Amino acid sequence: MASDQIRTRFAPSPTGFLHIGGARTALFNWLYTRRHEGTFVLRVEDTDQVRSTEESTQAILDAMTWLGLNWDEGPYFQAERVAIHREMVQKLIDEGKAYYCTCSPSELEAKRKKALTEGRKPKYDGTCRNRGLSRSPDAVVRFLCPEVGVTVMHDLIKGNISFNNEELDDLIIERADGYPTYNFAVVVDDAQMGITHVIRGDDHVNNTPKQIRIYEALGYEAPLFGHVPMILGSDKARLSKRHGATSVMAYQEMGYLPEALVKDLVRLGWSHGDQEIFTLEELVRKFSLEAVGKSAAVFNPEKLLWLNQQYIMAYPEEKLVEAMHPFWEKRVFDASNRRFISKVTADLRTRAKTLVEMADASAFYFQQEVEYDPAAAAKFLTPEYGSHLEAVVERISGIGDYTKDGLETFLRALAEERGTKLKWIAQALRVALTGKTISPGIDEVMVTLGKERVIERIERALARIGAGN
RNA sequence: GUCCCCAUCGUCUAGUGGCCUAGGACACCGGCCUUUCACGCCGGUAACCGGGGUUCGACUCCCCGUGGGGACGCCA
Repeated sequence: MASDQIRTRFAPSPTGFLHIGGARTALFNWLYTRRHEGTFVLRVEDTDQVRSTEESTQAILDAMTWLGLNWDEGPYFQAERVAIHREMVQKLIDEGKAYYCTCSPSELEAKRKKALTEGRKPKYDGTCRNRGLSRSPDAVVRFLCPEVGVTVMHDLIKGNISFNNEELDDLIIERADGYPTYNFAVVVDDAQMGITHVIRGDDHVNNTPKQIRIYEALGYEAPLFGHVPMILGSDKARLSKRHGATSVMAYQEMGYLPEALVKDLVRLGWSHGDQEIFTLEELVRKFSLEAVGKSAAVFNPEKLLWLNQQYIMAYPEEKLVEAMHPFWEKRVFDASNRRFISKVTADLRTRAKTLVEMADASAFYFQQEVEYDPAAAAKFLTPEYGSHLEAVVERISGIGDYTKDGLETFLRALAEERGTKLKWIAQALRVALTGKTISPGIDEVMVTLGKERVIERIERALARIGAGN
């Protein structure tokens, strides 16, 4: 098959936000498609008229966009294609490959429960299979599945998997409301959209043989399948809200960079030797389904956090500042001075694991009057340290070289002159300028704040010491 | 219960019969650097689920067991 003919799709159902697991599936599809220069189709599977919402559709599209997973076609909406689905259902009925069924949901449910308690597989018992029923208001359509033989799936990730056809059952392909069910619509749409590779979650493995039978009944050639293993939570149970944030956009709100999430997700199940850090281009070049593991992976938020920190450190300044704006705005910090915030981010980028942390840590740069941490003030805003601070204000206006290096030289000389260690002067200054004992390098802080504000803040600290508290 | 899948450090993983005294990364623990905190650097603890085979030789192949996950909807 020529690689330029590869067509893949991501087919979320709009019944919630884009989940970490869904995002990884989308990512694998995207990487595989870009790697082979194919076409990536986005199709929204909204045939569940009750649960599908437009907000969810938008949320999923937003998350895809944020992650950088652009699609080449779509989004197509499955519900808009019901006429086609019905036509195909009719075709199967006409050919005797599907039939109407009037078993009620409640009696089916009762039979299911009974089978389960009796230790049998809860499959449809075929009550209506040979009744020759015709269309009626609450009749559904069932697909006539062969009961003998074996259906094998050639999975690009898991290898060959075979199923005894007796395990399959006469699944419903059209509901009473006239809408197709998943297993049917997905086959019709994938076939008609020319999808060549279906890359989806592991949880679809058992649906595949049924779908293969439907492809066959409809006279379509089945695509190639690749089932990617699930993502589990720390207790090895399927990842859910219990394990923390699972929505992609929640990570944006928590101050994660899309690149970090993407790189974390890709390594969950896929690897390339010992390599840990990849550029997007490398990922596209090196990605392959053969290198995707077969076993489920536990999502590790700490590794994502580390990756996020790595990306914050390496991010181009322009992009970092842009990503930071919403977080500053939320805190009502005036981030309009480009030169200033550029220095702020430079000071903080090695000290923040998330943009939220960075925004919080940057507070003192923006505040008119710093808030003193009580313990820090108690220890360093004392007459003894105050004398160091006085010495600093006295000389500071005379410093010609007001730069990081110049200030460091100045402070070291001052410490020596006053017979103390630099760290004591630095800590006192730190509290006076930032309110805390933890901050970026004191010389960096002084440069970023600027001479005027440094003097103001030292004087305010001095006043506080003078007032005796 | 039935069917399907999976199984290397706590976690993500490398490993495709000898290169394994099992490698990397996160986390953790030491140390260095140092004006605090980070960053960075150096070092350490830590794993082949169990039992049978096959083979001169199994982490690697086969079988059984155990454990985990998934599926069994007029959800997708």
